[in-house]
Amino acid sequence: MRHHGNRHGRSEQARQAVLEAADDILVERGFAGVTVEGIAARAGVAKQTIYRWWPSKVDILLDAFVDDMNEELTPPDLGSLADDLAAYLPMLATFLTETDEGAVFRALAGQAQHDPAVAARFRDECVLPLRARDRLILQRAAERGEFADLDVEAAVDQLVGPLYYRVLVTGEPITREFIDGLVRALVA
Amino acid sequence: MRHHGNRHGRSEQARQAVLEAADDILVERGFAGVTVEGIAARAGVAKQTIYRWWPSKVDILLDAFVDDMNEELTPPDLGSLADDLAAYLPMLATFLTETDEGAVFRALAGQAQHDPAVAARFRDECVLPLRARDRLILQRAAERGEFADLDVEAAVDQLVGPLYYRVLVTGEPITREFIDGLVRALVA
Amino acid sequence: MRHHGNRHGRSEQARQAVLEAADDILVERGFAGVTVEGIAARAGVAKQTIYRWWPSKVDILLDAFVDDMNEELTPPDLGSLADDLAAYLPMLATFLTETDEGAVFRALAGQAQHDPAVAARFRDECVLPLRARDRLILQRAAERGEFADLDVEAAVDQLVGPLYYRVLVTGEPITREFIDGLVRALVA
Amino acid sequence: MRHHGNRHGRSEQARQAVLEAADDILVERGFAGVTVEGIAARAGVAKQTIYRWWPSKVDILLDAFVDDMNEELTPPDLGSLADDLAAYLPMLATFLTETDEGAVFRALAGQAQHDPAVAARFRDECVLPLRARDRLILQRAAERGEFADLDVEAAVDQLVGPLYYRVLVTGEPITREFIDGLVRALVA
DNA sequence: CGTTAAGCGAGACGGTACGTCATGTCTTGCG
DNA sequence: CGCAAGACATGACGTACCGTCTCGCTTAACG
Repeated sequence: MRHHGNRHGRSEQARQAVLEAADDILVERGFAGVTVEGIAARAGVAKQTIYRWWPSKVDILLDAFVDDMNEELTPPDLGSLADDLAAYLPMLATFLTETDEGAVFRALAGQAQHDPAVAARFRDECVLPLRARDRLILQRAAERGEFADLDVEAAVDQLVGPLYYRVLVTGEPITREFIDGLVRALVA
Repeated sequence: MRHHGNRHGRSEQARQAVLEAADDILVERGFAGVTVEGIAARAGVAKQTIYRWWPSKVDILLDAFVDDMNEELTPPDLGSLADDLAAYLPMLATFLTETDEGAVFRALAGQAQHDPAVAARFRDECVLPLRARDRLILQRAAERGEFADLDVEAAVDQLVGPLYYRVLVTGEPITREFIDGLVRALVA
Repeated sequence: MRHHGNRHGRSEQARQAVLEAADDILVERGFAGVTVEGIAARAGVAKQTIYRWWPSKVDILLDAFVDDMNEELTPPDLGSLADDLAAYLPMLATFLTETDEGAVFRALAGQAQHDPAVAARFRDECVLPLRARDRLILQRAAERGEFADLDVEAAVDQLVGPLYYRVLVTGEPITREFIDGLVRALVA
Repeated sequence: MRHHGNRHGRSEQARQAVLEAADDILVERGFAGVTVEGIAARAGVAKQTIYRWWPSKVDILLDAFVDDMNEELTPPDLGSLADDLAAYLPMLATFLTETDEGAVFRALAGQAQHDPAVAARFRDECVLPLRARDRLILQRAAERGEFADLDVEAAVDQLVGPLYYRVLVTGEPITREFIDGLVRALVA
C-alpha cells in the first residue's frame, strides 16, 4: 500500500528509502556519484520530497550516518585498559576503513574540508559520538584507578589521532604493531 | 602584450596565471567555488588551455600546492629533539590552519576522501614531502644518538597524527600545551 | 467563523471565493500567473476542494466568466438598426478590451487555440451567449422589417468579426470611424 | 560531420533542427506538449543551446513561423478584384486551418492573448506580413482604378476579420458562400 | 625570410545535475 | 460528507559547469 502523504508529517517509509539509497550509492559509486536525482530514482521517491526534508545530499549522508552508527562500535569492558584498547582500536580501524558507515564517515570528513557548515554538523553529529566511545574506555580506567591524573581529552587525541591520520591522510594500513605502539606510548 | 601561443612548448605565463587563479578562488570562495570556467576567466586564459595541460581542477590544485610548498616549512635544527619539535610542530600547525597553502592541502585532503586517484597523487605529492620534513628532525636526533632504537615512521605518526586529527577532524585548536604533551609522550 | 465543510453539498462560500480569486489573479498577473495553488491560497481554500469541483484552472475561469457575463452587455433597443449598432458595438469593444470579464474572455480565447476541449466549452459557454446578444439587434431589425432577406448569422460575422480581429489579432484600437464603417457596409 | 561550435557564431544545423522539432511537436501534440526539453531531445540538441538563442519556446515558434511563412501564400493576380479575392481568401482560410504553419499561427495567436510581449512580436512578425499579402490585392485593384477612394486598411479588416473570427473564435467552417458574402459586401 | 605548425583566446556545442515550481492524487482529522 | 492542511510522485523549468570541438590569430623554428 503506497503512502502518499498525510497531514501528520513526513513519510517514515520515504525517509528510510532515501537514507538507504544514499548509503548504497555512496558505497557503489563514490561521493561524486551521489546525486540527489540518483538517490530519488533509487529510493523511488520524488526529488522534491528530498528537498523538502534535506537541504543537500550531505545532510542526507549525515542522517544516514547517525542512524547507522548507533548500532555499531560498542566499546568492550575487559577489566584492564591495555586489553580494552587492544580490542577497541582495531574495531575502530575496521569501522573506519572497511564498513559502509566508515565510507560515509570518510566522505563526510572529506566534505567537511570544503564547507565550514558541513564541518560543524560533522563534528557535532559524527565526531562527538565517536569520541564519546573513545573516551569511555579511558574513563573506566580512570575510575578503576589505573590513571589518577589523566587528561582524558588529550589522551584520546594521542590514541586515535594517529589512527585517523593513517586513514584519512597517509592511507597506510593500521597494523597490530602500530596499535600496540600507540597503547604502549600511552601506558608508559 | 599578451601571449598568444608559440610553436615550442607551453606558455609559462599561462601556467602561472592558472595556478594563482585556482589558489585565489579556493581561498576566496572555497573548493565548491573553484570551477574550470572560473579559473579560466580569472586567469585570462581559454578553457581549452587548461584542459590541454591539466585533467581536472584537482590536478591544478596539486600543482599549485607543490609549487608553493617548496618555499615553506624548513624544519629547524636547534641541537636537541625537544627544542626542534617545540619549534617545528607549531610551524606545521600554522601552515595547515592559517596559510593559503594549508587551505589547498585541506581541500586536497578532502577530495582525496572522495576519489582514490586523487588520494594517490595527494599522498605522493603532498603528504610524502611533508612527512620528509617531519622525519628529518627525528632522523637528526637519531644521528645524534638521542634515540638509538627509534622506529622513525611510527614516531612520526604518533607526533603529527594527533595534530592532523585536530585539523581535519575535530577542528580543535592546536595549543602550546597540546604540542608539549605530544613531545613529552615521545621523549618518555 | 470559517466554514470547514458540512454534510450536505458544496460550500457556496468556497465556490465564490475560488471564482473571485481566479479572476483577480488573472487580472493582476496574467494567465501564466494563474495557478491552482495560487487560487487556493488566495481564496483560503484547500487545493483538493478546487479539484473536487473543477477539472482545471480553465474551467474555473469559464465558470467565473459565465457568472459575471450575465450581468453585463444588455443590447440597447433604440428603434433603428443603425442606432442600435452605433450604441452596442462600442459597448462590446469596451467589454472585450477594458473590463475584467473581457480579460477573462481573451484568456479563454487564447487557451482555446491550444486545446480543442477548451475550445468546445469556450464556444458553448462564452461565444454563444455573446453571439445571442449580437444577433438580438439584427433580429429585432428584421422583425421591424428593416431587412427582410437578411442572413443573420453571416451578418453577425461581418459585423463583429472585424472587431474581434482587431482585439485578438492586430491589437488596433477600435475607433468610432471603424465601427461606422462596419455599420455602413452592412446597411448598404 | 558533426558541428560542435566555432568562433563565428551559431550552428545553422542546430537552428534548423530546433525549429523543425518545435514545429513537429506542436502539430503532433499541441501547444501544451511543446516543451523545451522535448524540442531539445527531438532536435538532438542540448537544452542550453536552445536557451542560448531563444528566450522561450514561444520565440522558437515565432522563428519557425517566420521561416516557413515566406514560402507560402503568394496572392494571385488575376486582373479583377473579385476574382483575386475569390482565389485568395480560400487560400488564406486553408493556410490558417489546415497547414502546419496555420497551427503555429493559431498557437501564437493564443499565446499572444496571455502575454503582451508575445503579442507585440506576434503582430510584428506574423500579422504584419500576412496583412501585407492581404493588402496587396486591394492595392492592385486601387491601382487599376477599381476603387478610387478605398480605405485599404479598413477594407482589409472587413474582409479578413470575419475569416479570422471564424478560425479563432467560433470555429465555424469557412465556406464558399461565406467568402462570397464577404466579397459582395466589399464590392457593393 | 617566408612557411608552417603548435599554443593560444574565444566561445558554441552535447551533456548532466542542479534546485524550484506547479500539477493532480492521496490521507488525515475537524466541524 | 465537505473541508483545510499538506505530503507525495511526476515532470518541466531555467541555470551552471563539464569536457569536447572548431576557429583564426600569434609566434618561433625550419626550409
